[in-house]
Amino acid sequence: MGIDLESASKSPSLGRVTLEDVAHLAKVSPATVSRCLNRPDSVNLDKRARVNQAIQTLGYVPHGAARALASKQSRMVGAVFPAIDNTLFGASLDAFQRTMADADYTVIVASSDYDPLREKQHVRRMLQSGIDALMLVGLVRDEETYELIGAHGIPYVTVWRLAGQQVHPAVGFDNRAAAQHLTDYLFSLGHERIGVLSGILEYNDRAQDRLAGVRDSYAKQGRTLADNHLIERPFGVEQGREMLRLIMSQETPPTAVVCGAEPLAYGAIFEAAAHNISVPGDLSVAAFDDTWLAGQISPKLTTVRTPNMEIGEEAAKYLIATLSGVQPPLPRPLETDLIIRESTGRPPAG
Amino acid sequence: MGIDLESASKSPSLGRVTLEDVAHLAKVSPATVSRCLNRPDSVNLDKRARVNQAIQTLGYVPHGAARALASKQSRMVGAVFPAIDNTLFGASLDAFQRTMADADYTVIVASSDYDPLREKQHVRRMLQSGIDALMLVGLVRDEETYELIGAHGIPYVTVWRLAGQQVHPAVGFDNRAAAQHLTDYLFSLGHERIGVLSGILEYNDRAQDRLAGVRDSYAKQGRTLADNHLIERPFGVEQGREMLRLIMSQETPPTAVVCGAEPLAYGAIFEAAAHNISVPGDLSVAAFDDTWLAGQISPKLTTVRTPNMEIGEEAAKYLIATLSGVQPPLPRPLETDLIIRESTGRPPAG
DNA sequence: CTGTTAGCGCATTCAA
DNA sequence: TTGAATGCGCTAACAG
Repeated sequence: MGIDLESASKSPSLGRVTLEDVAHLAKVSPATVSRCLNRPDSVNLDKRARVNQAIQTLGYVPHGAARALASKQSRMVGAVFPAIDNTLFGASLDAFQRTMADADYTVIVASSDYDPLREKQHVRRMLQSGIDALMLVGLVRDEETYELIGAHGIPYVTVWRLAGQQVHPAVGFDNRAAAQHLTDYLFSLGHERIGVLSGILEYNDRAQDRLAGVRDSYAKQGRTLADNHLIERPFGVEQGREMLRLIMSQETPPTAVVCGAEPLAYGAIFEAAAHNISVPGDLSVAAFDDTWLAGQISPKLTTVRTPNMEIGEEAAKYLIATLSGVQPPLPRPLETDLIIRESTGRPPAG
Repeated sequence: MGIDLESASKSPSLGRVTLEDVAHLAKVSPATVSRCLNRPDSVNLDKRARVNQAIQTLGYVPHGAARALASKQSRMVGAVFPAIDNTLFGASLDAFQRTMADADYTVIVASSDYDPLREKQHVRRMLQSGIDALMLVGLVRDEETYELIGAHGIPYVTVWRLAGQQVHPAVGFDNRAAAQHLTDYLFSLGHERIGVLSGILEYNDRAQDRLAGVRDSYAKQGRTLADNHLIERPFGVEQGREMLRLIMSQETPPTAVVCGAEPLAYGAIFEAAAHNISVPGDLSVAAFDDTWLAGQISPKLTTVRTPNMEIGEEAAKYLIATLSGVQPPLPRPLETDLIIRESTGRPPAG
């Protein structure tokens, strides 16, 4: 082309600064500049210096898309959560993003609203954007979503539960065991009727697992969970209040409730207070998550601490390792802790 | 090259399915396939049908990077928040992401931890990833960050406050006026000593504005905020508790406190309860945000509702409009509402 | 309305 | 170690 119409001192100033501009200024070939960017050690020291100098003065910024096209790597990863406007997934997203940023990955995020179809849409869009890897919550989803991911051949992790029989790599904890443990504790306190205030179970395998755990515990006692002691509503304080009203108006109300998530428990506690139901005097309340509020409200909430941040971080680490070629061992189950505080106690004497 | 070594029925199956594969199968030119994707109306109906059919059977997914390289548009936008693990910014991020997804944009997110340097890093990385537009919180930042954005010539919005004298487009509300209004209300109740429990002010112009608003209100009364009635700590319940202890141990403690954010107020309320300080009997507590908890705890919190979701949504709309060529009018200030509940009242008689 | 021709900016062969 | 050539997959003129 135009053999340096502009004398190699400055770029045409129309359009962005390209690698080629840098090459001109540094008086090396484009290939060398590329090497400086990707494998600096493979370049002569003073050339490298000249290139870096040129990059500096030109304010050169590599063009991600061009890079991705040529190298087949975008250094972008995706993450789809059921929701991102709450502390629970927020903590995970935050940790995920941090860990990825430290490894020089950029993260694309979206929320599915617990809807498999929306999730699929987001996955499709992300795949199209060229993500190198993907994080999803739970195992249950539209089968086509897995197919899409498979067709692109990118690594992925599922989080927030264990892999079970499945073949999908999973970073998470045993919701079922945790729920059983919590319920066992309630039985050990002397409760006989333990209700469940659950989130919507459909498409939410974590919630399903937790319910199963409660049932396991019931089974150990040779009992079964009464149908009218299980209520299901979307996560939210208001719903927690509503569910408490419903469950306490049964002919034989429970003396304890296990809540599928903390907002539900707060709702239950607030509503109980409004009805002069003493917690834990008349009713024990327990939940999952241990978010910032659990240890602050009164009564302080007995809850299962779930490793929210760890999940985000470990999931990111797993993907980073996979992307860098080392096949990491399958992630090991994360720990949960039953944190006993003030909202649970012995059942009322009657 | 190789003139259909494979008879146009199936792609080589090595490597991904490309637009060209689709073109072969549909017996049209690549350009036509491209048109089907981008401006379907400009293509003959039955050709379009053939192409869509081919896309379907081949499972073709466009290659974002290639597309971005050729069209100079990535359909990705960036958003950097000070934090993403809380309800406040989570709600904004959620709305932003939703609105963007509806317009077929993908969003890259990162959190800066209220650190301008981290923010700059994230912006740099995002720019490199090829974002078409960018959302940032507040106006105060490393000058170089603005330069970077300027050099790339992409549109951006700042959120969570007004533009002020600045030239940067802003979607937000008037923190200062809102804080003044809130403080005015407290004065109108008869308070004379109103303390401030603020977040860290450095690099946080929203917090600075709120403090300025409180000072404005003081000025209207011909008074000034006492130095020992202003405390500054990171956002958090624990910090709220600590600040309450500090401020109430002054020789002349305030009879009301304005908290820069809700977690601080919760901390203050919890700690007050622990010290048998009645709210609002002995001390009025007010704050900003009106998150889900404000109307639920007891006493219910008097707070300024801030338009968190609206901000995310409006910011997204503004960027979408700009990207689609129409120069939208500068966003108008969003409304805040003072929501008077139970945590504020007349000062104690003494 | 459709096909042909050129790149977009970079990484990566391959020779040297 | 370095440079020259080639193509990643797609869109955007340009002709027809």
